[in-house]
Amino acid sequence: MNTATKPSLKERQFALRESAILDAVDALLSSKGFDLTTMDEVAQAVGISKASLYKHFDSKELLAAATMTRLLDRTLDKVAELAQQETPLENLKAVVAWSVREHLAGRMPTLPSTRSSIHEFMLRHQPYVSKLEQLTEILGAWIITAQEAGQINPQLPGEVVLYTIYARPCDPVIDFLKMGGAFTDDEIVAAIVTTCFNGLQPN
Amino acid sequence: MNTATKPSLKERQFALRESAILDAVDALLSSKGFDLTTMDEVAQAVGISKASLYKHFDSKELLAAATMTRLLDRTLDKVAELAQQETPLENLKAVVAWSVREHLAGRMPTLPSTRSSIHEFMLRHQPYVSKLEQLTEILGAWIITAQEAGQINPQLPGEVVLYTIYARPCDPVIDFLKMGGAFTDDEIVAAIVTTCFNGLQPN
DNA sequence: GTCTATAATCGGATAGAC
DNA sequence: GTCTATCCGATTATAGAC
Repeated sequence: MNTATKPSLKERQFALRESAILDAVDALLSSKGFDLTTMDEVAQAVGISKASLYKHFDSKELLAAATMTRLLDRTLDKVAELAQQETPLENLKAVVAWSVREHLAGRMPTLPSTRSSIHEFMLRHQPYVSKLEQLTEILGAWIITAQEAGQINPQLPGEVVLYTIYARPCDPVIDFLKMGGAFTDDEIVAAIVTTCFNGLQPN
Repeated sequence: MNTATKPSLKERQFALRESAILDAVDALLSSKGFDLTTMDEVAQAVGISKASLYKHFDSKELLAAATMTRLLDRTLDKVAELAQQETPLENLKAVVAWSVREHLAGRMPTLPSTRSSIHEFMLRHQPYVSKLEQLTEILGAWIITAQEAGQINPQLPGEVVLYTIYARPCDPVIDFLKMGGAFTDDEIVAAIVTTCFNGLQPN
């Protein structure tokens, strides 16, 4: 029955197209967000018909969920790569710097802002939620260690620190600074990382 | 010809209804944002028909623009009230605290995030732009003074400081902390103000 | 599984009576 | 100026041929 053999050509082509779709959605969600992105645009960006797109993803919500879940995969990869190379504080800074850079590169689909209609859907999407919990566990441990070492203000509740870090890639300041045109991407990354972690320092 | 007399009853009723419309839009934009708010909802919230709504505002964009412009009026009022009572740094903190509180109270229509379809429209809406410039001038002066006094890091470009302050009321952290339910509004305000201004302090 | 064509719905805006 | 009823374009989603 051949159930465990390597993928056929057709399967590989299918997976490749799926990846191309998600790349396109990355860019569209990053620049326009969920509500303003249409399935027609996605299909056109990939160069397939809308009907074919729906063969891959049953709804716009599921398509966005797959994209957001893949972002968490990338983030978990990045976090694993960083782990224990430096101090927890340096790791946290590196994650924020990386995520701001991803945003600037147009690969950061909007994190679930409370105001997007996709928000509630994501909270019920198991693959996303479970990976988010994984990530939270790792970052949470780094935060606690950094607080014990006095590198992050121990008086700040862990949730405040965590959310402050999670919110950085969707900080409007990034777009404002980018739009102004007076700063390079490196300068923007530095500004966000500096103001963020200075704000979390002990007094 | 009677052009400079006091407003008639009808005119006052009209102005009153207009104000009620803007109040409703404040709440809707604050909770759902521009794209997810429908004119039907606005009309229903006010208790009038959609056609009547369009007698007051010619388009959804103009309605949002009026709401956002009124927000700037409120902000300018607040700023005038604060002016010179305290140091520039304390004034800036008070403005951020006030705006976070407005957000939590549901009176903070989303500032133009780059991803909203209303964003470009606002940049071409003269009343809004000119009031935003007024506000920027005042806050900019406070920032420079605070930097000269060494209360805000003088190495940070003024634009970074200004945008960081402007972005606070739409910081996703506010919604995250509110949603978690573990913090009072006062604690949320304090967390935002502290992490924001610690981040702007000299090293 | 991919396409073209189309159904179904939603939301911004307006016509026309009062 | 306010209402009811309606138009019309845009958008999600699907039918059906190949």
